[in-house]
Amino acid sequence: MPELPEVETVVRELAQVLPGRRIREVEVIHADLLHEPPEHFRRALLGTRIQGVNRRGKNILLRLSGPQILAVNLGMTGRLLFRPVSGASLTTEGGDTATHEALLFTLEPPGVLLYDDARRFGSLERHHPREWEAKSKRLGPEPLDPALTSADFHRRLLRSRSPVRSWLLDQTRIAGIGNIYASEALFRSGVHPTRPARSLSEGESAALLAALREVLTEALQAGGTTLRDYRTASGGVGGFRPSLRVYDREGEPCPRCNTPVERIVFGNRSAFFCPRCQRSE
DNA sequence: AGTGTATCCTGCAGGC
DNA sequence: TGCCTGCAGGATACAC
Repeated sequence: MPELPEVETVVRELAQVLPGRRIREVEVIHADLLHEPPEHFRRALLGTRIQGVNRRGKNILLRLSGPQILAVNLGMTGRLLFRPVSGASLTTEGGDTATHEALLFTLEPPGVLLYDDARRFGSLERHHPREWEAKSKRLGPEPLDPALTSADFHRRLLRSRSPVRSWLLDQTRIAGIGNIYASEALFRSGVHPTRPARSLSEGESAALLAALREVLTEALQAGGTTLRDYRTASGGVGGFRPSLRVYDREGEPCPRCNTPVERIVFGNRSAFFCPRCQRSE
């Protein structure tokens, strides 16, 4: 589910409410989301203070006293929900938002941070800051970082002969892009998803970077795309779905030329594109 | 270096 | 209604 705009939306909400709160209790309901024994995880977090909330790629980063970093990856169906109250009202308030509770953090001043994840593909990992730094260096650049120039972007594309859609999904090449925005940016820039990354001209790669920035920014303004599971930290839905031009629109007319949108599968994922606007040669 | 495939897990839509 | 198949915003590990 959650790609850069969705994760950024959650981070911005959490950054308003979490800093300054202390973790008073940790309840691990589904230990398979952790990479350490649940009791170890719990003890390491008890009493720590949340100092800041950031994002790197699709990871939500809680900066904690200690210091340590809690890196939360939402996988496909994860939700990180905050309620300024504690206890029972969490499940009643907000209706269906908390349906698959996996971890519960009780905070002080009073509040509850809930990690909910139907498929449990997500993860919560504790790191020492410098350990996280090392991990972060293995991720590609942030697409919205102005320091990433189109010349840099093109140079990176030239290093790979894999299909450009697969390249976009590879977090070590560029961070934060997922299946929705890969299809959308390729459509907007007129690039066919199976084109080898290194086959893109300078002009095409500049257009692709511009399209990525455009679609990510627009989606962020809408609070992300809710297909099914994604919720903001306060339980809201993202409003970008109606603005998707090709993703999940197989058979519908291309908004530019009316040719039916096609779906192909490679790399185990669907890619949606217009066969006329995005030529493969 | 690449691709294709499988895996983790649950829920839902669609076909019959 | 029920059963079955396919599919889903991600990440990773494996064999070729």
